[in-house]
Amino acid sequence: MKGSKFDNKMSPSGLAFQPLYKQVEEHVTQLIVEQRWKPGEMLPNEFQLAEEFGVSQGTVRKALNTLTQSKVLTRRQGVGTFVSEHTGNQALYRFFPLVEDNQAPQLPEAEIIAFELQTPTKNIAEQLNLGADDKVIFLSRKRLINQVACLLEDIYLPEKYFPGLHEMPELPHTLYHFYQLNFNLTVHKTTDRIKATSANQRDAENLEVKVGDPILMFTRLTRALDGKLIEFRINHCRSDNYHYLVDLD
Amino acid sequence: MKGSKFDNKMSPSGLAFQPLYKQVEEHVTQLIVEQRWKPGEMLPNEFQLAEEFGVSQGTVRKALNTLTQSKVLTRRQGVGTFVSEHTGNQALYRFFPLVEDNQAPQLPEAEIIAFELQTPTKNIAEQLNLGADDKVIFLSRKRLINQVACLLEDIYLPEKYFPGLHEMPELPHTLYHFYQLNFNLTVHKTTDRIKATSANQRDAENLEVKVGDPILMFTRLTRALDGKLIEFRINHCRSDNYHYLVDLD
DNA sequence: TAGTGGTCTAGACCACATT
DNA sequence: ATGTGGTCTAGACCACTAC
Repeated sequence: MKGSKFDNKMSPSGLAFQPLYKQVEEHVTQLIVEQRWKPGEMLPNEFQLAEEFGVSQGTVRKALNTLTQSKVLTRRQGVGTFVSEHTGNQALYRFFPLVEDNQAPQLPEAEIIAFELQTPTKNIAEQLNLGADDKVIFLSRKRLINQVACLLEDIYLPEKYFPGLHEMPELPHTLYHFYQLNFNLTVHKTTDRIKATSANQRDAENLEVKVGDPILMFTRLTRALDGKLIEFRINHCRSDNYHYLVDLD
Repeated sequence: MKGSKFDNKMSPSGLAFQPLYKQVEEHVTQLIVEQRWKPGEMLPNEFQLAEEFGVSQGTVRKALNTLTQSKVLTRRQGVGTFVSEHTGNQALYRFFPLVEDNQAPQLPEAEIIAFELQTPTKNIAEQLNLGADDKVIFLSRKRLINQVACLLEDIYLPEKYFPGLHEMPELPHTLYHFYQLNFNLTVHKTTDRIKATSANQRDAENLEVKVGDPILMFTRLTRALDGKLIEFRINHCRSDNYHYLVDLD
């Protein structure tokens, strides 16, 4: 059995050459997007995948390790290789940057304020790269750490990627895990843009600060595993006792 | 010649076992800290290093690739492996997160406002983990993008790590490269904590905003290659036309 | 042409978790 | 005892750069 799924040679057209391990990496990602393996499930071992793809075990290994670094997979010695699930504290902290001053990071509770289907404003449609007829689901939440409100989230989701979401009666706190379980959308990358602004009446009511107090505002664009833009958020945060934490290396 | 610099066995005491590639990685880092190779210089090739360390070429390769990912080394096919230098636009953008709205990222100019040796406040000394007798060099700068002030930096440097700095007549814009060249301190990691606040008189004068306007404030703790805390900054930024950009993945 | 890093393979052995 | 990923090695060949 010598059949290889992949090409190891420069294609005759001018297409970019990709090394085998890169092709394996993209193929495995594609198989996850197509749900051959679902979040939490175990993949076949390195030798089985190597045979299926027609490459050596070492090449599969390199691809799987790269995907582990980018948090698409989780590997456990003596156990197996698994599709990462957006559950467990580690995965949840990953995209929640707000921390109470002089405290360890902590996950907030969520309280829903609004939840409805909308026609997007021009700005929202542009940010999410929507067509003229696309609708968005608008979800507004208040987040609390130790029962104190710290964050007001306005979330815009393209309805086409979340069919039926606006008719669901209950939503869990951990939205990113919910996207993954119910809509096969795994959050992969986010871009936050942070500014300072003054609290308006709505901010003041929800965050228990005074109108005019300086607060943090940040927008977030979220991309799924396959690169689709799946979420736009506008966040307002108290910043008297909380800060946005960034580690660069 | 079979002598290995490293141990491949669990040490009899309870010390943590480290795989060979990890030992090589730490040893190479240590050699850079000790200036066996300076920033910009080329290392011996993989086989020469393998012989020197008494391991195989593949093991050296794994260590060098990891150090390349963490930006300590730069590898160029057909050329060699080099100690990274904090120069070149890429390296400079790496730690400057402020971007003008709707513009491509751009590097700011710097204008020095203050520069003197100080006894640190209790807060500064705690942040930098200083002893009772340690002094700090205080440097205040105004940063401008397209000739417009956007950022006011108050920088605190432990004098013990920057001997003679406070007597130098000229400082370049690119401080991190300057630390590396003159004090053998390579910036490796930073932690920023971002808040919103209101402009005071000093902020207003330097950033050309009104007293009371909401502005971004962020502190930065900086660590060198060997893990030493080498810098604490308190930054104030205009945020009307600028934002702090964070990409998570 | 020579020297470098990049890719790919094959195989031995170790460490860890589960049964 | 079995099966998994983790480490380490050795060697062949390719791609890029410089001289």
